[in-house]
Amino acid sequence: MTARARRIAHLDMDAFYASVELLHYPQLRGQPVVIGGGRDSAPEQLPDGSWRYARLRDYVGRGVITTATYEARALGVGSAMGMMKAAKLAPDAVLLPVNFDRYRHYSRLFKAAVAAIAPEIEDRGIDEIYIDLTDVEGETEALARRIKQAVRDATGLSCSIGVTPNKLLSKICSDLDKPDGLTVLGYDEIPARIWPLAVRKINGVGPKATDKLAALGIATIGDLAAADPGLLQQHFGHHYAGWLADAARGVDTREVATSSETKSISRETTFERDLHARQDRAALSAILTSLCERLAEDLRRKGYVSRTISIKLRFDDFQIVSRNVTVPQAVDDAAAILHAARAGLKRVGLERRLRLLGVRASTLEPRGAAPVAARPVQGELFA
DNA sequence: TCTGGGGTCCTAGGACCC
DNA sequence: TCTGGGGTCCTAGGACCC
Repeated sequence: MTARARRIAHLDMDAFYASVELLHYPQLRGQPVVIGGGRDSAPEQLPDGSWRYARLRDYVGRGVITTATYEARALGVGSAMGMMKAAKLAPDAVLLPVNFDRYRHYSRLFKAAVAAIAPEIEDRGIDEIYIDLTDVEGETEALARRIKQAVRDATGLSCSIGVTPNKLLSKICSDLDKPDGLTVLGYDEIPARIWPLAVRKINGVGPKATDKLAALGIATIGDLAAADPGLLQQHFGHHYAGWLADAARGVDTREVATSSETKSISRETTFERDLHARQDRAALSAILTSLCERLAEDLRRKGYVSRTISIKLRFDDFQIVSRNVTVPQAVDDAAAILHAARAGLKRVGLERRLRLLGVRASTLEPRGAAPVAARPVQGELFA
């Protein structure tokens, strides 16, 4: 029996967080809206029943935009942009706080709707999935349209889909016709449809690689496909150079992974202002304790114990430092996590001001039947 | 008044063991 | 007064993704 040609879809929800919010505030449709910031930007219902929304111009803090409606994007603001900066470009844009519980609800709805048609699904976060359509009956474009309609019926939301022989190409294609897009593409169309695109469109080519490639005169995926393999190896190493060359030619044999194990769980927070280990000791201690408590809750809720506790610091100059502490007995309680976190902190010089503190648990094991012994809290750092 | 929070994967070096 | 490889575990940093 010969293997069937693969049909892999990538489905990406359109401006997901913002679109979910518009379901709840339909009167905002057509306006520039951005999602980000804390609870203080929550809309306020007035006595007459109408809503008063926060505006981007009123925002003060260090938050970034998580998602923006297409109307807001037209003003030049978008994901990952600092909100203070965005406020200069779009001061009148409505600002709504992030509401993850709401997004998780709609995420479950759209994934269930897809699964009813095509069960081989790889989760890629809250708003996107890969789907293996190879063994699903039906002509490809009709099938993709059915899936889009099922998502719309289940959620009221639109999505964009790319269908190609592999994940790499499908991920590129789902972005070509956004929003509410559908792009079906075969290998023979790579030169015409893929090669003109910027190398940055390849999932796995980020800002650093893009800059390095640009310095070599490689701007498009076609440039990359035509590049001398020796030159790529010289600048990117054997492994990544080989991957780049394959990617440019649309070669990707990865399977759609329908399950995966959690590798790490973490909590981190950026302070409202930079803090100093000495002057702001009490505040830092309270933050560290809170992070460890929340991490312990996460571990227990998900049923894991951890043998490696890491701390992460971001200094005022944005330099990141981390320290790992491997414990002899896997832990999942706040006191033991805090103990390990302090041991890690003692190995870092704390002269400079800090802007972020984080705690991570890795080397995870499923929690067994036996409860894990709690350790007494001790040590004086941040105590 | 730049630049969040939660993840994965890769590299490279050292310790330690056989 | 020289010096093997292979394997595992661990640490720290960095690129990248959603």
